[in-house]
Amino acid sequence: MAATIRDVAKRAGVSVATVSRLVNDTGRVRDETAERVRAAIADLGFRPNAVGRSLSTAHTRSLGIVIPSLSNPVFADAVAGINAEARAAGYTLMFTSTDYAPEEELRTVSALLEYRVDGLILTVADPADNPVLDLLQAAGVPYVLIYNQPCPRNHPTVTVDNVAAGREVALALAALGHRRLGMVSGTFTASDRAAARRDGFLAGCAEAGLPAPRVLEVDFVTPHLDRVLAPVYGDRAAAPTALFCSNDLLAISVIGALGRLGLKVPGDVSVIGFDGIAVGTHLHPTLATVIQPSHGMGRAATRQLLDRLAGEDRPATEILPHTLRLGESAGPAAKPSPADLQNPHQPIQRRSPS
Amino acid sequence: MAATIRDVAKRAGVSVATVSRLVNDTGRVRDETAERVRAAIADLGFRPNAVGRSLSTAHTRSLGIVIPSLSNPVFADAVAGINAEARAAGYTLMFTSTDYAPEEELRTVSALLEYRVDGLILTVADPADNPVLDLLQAAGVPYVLIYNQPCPRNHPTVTVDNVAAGREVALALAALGHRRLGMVSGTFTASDRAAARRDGFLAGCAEAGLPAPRVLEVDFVTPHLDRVLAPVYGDRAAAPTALFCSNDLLAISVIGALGRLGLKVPGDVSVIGFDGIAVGTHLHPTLATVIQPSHGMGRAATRQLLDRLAGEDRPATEILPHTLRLGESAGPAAKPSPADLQNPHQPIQRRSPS
DNA sequence: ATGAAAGCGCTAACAG
DNA sequence: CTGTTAGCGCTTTCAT
Repeated sequence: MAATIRDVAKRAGVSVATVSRLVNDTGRVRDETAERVRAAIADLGFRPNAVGRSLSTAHTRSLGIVIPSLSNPVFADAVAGINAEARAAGYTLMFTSTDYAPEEELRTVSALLEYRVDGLILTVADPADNPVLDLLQAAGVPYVLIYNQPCPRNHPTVTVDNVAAGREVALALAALGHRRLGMVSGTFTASDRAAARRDGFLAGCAEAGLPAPRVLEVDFVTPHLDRVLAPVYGDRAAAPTALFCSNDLLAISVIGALGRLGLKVPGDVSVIGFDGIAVGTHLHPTLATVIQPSHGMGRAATRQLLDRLAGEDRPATEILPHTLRLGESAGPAAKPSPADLQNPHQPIQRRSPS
Repeated sequence: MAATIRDVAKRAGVSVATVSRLVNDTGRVRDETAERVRAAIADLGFRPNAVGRSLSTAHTRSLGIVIPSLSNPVFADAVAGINAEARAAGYTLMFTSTDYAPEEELRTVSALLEYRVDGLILTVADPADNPVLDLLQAAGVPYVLIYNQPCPRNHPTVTVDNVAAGREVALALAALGHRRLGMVSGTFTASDRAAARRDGFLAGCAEAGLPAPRVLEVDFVTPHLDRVLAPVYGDRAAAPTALFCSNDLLAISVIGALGRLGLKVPGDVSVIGFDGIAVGTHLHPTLATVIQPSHGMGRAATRQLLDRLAGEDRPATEILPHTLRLGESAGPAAKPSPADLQNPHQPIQRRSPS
């Protein structure tokens, strides 16, 4: 079917070695000869077979990428970044998403390993004590985690400081006068970063002298927010006036559910997400969030992996800067009601550090 | 480094052929022998090398996928669908996005061809007279287009009826009492489907007896909507009361720009998009749009490709059903102003079919 | 500057 | 049921 290097060699009247040298620009070949070979290549429409080459060189110039889902723009953006950097370096991507099913992680990584990808970039449910990572170590295939939380095992990782960010959110909300905070998060076992954000959030609350916030854990794939939020907001006086959501997609859903409950954002409840996905800025109100540089994280991870493949010693884990964006969905704690206005003691409860 | 089939054979005291047979479940192997081989495989942590296999079998069990961008959820969803279907069939995905640069299409497809993917799924800028498709035909590699518009060259395609959908949008808007329609679209040369939607839209307008709508073409990657929309809405009396956008992301941006211009959606202007991306339902107002079954399109394309690889004759192009969703962003044409209310002739101008 | 030949890991006849 | 062996397409010494 397709022309092989042998066909080209024959047609050009040279040996396959010469063709190989020309194609890969390895070793000199006389101009005149080169021309003949080039002609033969063009005539035959020869396209070097990467699998033959890979078998021979023992590397594939391909990277494996494993993420939970493409439906979350945060991952899509990271993949876009990976794609950009990989393309520039002449690498191809073998892609898989696990749909948040941890057991798929193993299957999918195994497959990628059979294809002999040169390295992998992945976001796993939990890097601590994860069989997939053991497998990778055993196989001696370089990898870098992205979005995941640095852990004792010290896997190479590109991420943001989720704990610090969570803390900042708490502090910012406190500064806005909120005293009853809450968090709604995807399953912690499916997301170590959500857990880290919660930890920071709790710490920040304590630091601001606020009571421990209510933490609502929901199935991220099919969140029944109405069912979860309704009881909480049954008692408005005790319900959180500000909600921190473990990611933007969830925050958007929460805003919707709140609306169905007759609550205004940010009038009645402030909502702040995490990720900084693009649509957030187009929402009404615009979404308050913690922006992580997803595209840049994808690029950084790729660069690190590529450098390591090139034999360079690279710092294992990179914490990229995040930025808190107080969009319109997060506002000052609800103004005292008209009745309260006659109660001069109300304002006092705003912002009581410790 | 990694154990090879030969290592396993040696350790189990059998020939490589026996190991191969066991691993691929091709041909009988005595239970006792099988057990020895299995043990050897486990001991050595043997993982069959797919590149060796591919070289030998002349197929890779991998699919190439080429799309404009992952930042648009519509493509991300399709890829998710492809991933689901491919995984079920034991295929791996080689992924690339072109970032809407037609010249990247060729580069990227060439790379995929070197890797000898068994087939490709792609969305190109324009399938009519496209060198990439010629290349694919010449190489004899099966492919299916997704989202693209069926064209005379008759490439296998999975899509929706963009023309019909565009027409329905016009009709629906007319039924809502709008008489001055407009369309804002990404570059037509970068998107044959946008062009098709426009064609249908124009036809629908004519059919409803409306004047030809103003068509605003913008660079989709960095749309300067404010600059484009401001002059148009300088003269409110002549400006469109309803805008059809070539895709949801654009519609969302348009709604934002309109807001900055002091226009309310749908009070002053109705906006309707195309794609049916998930966030649309969470917006305020919810986004009116034409829903295409992106995930399903990804699956359908994959299934078709896989079937064809299996030797089945499959109908080349599949038109999947779309559905018009009149979200809150599209409402009745602006109520007559108080002054107009005294003018009984106003209502008459609603819906005059030809 | 160029060629001959030995693999890379695996499959698939073909023999037995 | 199992083993031998000839490739698959390419790179890479090692000669020349």
